[in-house]
Amino acid sequence: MSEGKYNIKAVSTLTGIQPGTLRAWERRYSILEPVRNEAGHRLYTDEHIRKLKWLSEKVQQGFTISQAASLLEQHDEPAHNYLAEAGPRHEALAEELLRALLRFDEAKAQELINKAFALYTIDNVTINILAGLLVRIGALWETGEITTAHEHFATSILRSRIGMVMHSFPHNGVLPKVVAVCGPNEWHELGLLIFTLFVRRLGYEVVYLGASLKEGDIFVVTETVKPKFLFLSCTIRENLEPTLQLADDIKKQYPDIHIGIGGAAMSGAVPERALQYVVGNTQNEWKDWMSSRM
Amino acid sequence: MSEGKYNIKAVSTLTGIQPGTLRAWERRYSILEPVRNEAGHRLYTDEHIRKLKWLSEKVQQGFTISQAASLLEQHDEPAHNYLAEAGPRHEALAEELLRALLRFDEAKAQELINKAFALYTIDNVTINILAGLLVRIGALWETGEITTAHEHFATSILRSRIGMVMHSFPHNGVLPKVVAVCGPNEWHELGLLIFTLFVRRLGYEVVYLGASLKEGDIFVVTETVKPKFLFLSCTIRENLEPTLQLADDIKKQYPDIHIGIGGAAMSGAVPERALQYVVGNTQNEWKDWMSSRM
DNA sequence: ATTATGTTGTACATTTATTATACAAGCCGC
DNA sequence: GCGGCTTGTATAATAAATGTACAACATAAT
Repeated sequence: MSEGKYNIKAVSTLTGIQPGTLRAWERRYSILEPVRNEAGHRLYTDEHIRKLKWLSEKVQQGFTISQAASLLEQHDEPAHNYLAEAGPRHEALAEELLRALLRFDEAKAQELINKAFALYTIDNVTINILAGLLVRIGALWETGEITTAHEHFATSILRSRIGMVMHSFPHNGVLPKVVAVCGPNEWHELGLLIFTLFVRRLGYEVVYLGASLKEGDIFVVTETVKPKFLFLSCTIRENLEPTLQLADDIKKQYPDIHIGIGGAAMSGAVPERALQYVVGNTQNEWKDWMSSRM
Repeated sequence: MSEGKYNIKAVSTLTGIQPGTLRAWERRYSILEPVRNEAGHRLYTDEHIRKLKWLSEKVQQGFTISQAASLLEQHDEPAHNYLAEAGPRHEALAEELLRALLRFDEAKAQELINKAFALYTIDNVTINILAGLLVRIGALWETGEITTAHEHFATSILRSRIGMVMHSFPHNGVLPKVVAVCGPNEWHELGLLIFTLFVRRLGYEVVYLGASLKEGDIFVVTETVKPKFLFLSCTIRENLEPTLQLADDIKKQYPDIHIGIGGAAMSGAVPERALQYVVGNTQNEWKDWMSSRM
């Protein structure tokens, strides 16, 4: 997995920005630093393409390039905070956040979340802290250790913050589109949400549909969106069979769509015909799965 | 958010006012003072855009600019005044937003929402545009004009943005706490959400619990939060009796809590014993209800 | 070797700002 | 109707930002 892929010509045609302009932007505003190959030629990544698309969109809207650049810098700040990666501290913070949520103290909870975003990377906070707490709260609720009230309140705040992050990633047209939806009769969206977050973070435009749809609706979506990837989530064993059936049906009608199925029901032993749909359980597996199909 | 964003060109296209005119207004009437960047260029905020929109609307109606300016200066409560009229333009925006949502075009949808926040007040956008669309989408779904997929997708985005706004209001620590929850067997949270938004806007700290809780959980919440106000939402007639029962039970155990019940089931003829809980249907009624019990 | 595509500088034209002043069209009081 | 005021727009002089072009050279591929 090499870092840079696109040369300046490719970037120019992809983004519609002249090569000279690209170099000028790089020289004048510190928003781009493509790596160089042995010959000193610029090599841009997907991340760069997205930034450029976003910038050129802002310029189209009437902003000057310098304004757009400074907007991007603000927007980006938290992401570049590599300072205190991992470490035990962020578990203490999650612990404190959980306590605040369980005593319905929203002010404190929001303060802690803000602190988390200041200290750790976006991925870390959203996936490990926020989504992690969603999982824990779900478990606490199922075992009856907390009430539905605790669960509703905490879930609302956590999901709202995750949504804020998710919807504020600059996603733009270069990369193919993705649809994420729960399998038939599936109501647990959490795993799918985390997955969606991850895929968005990579820059894909994800149409997140959440809990399961009525029979046939998924075809309307694929017809409208024309995605390259479709992800189904299946957590309960009994639902695996209809989910596979659905995947097969879609595959038949839209052979070009890459279909993946994730969730607890896909772990362990699965039927032969399910193997082609396995995406894996870790972020690295997901990443490999995506990039091997690009 | 940041201080100034829009340059004069962007403002001109957003408001339809010529750059020269913008400068003249600034020079002649002290209604605008955009900050300047290092180069001395004007940078306008969302607030400015809204003021200008309002002014230009007044001018369109026949007022002179100096009159409009003094009107603005007189009742200088920025948040509440130039929102009421709104006009037909924001319906066009809502219309366009709906279309974007129904074709799963999130990028366009988010862009339109951002534009809405620039042009109109927070209340207007959240309550009229976003919540308004939630209602319409609910209706479209119930009549079968759109699929569950459309409904899931649009609802997720709209609620996420509403949540962003709701959770970012500062709560005033001095004001008493409020709990908002749906009555027994109630699943329509939308009205409650709008109400919560309104109460938060007044500065109260609201514990929003949403759809109905398991029997008895509400007592855990009141025990923990010790709110001064408790709001129940009841939209279906059949659920009114259990809701009233619940209210009575709470009243018996916590006589100091003011309980209100809202929603469609409380409109029209209601049982005698329900009258004490009526909060009304309009924002003004809500406001009176709250302030009469402070 | 030739061609295509890079690179770094520098230079220049264009666009977009800025201020200050001027002016024509419209409205109002006398 | 006339003079004065308001108000939108136009102009000129100036400055900065920004896109693009060119020269001189380096590398890769055919």
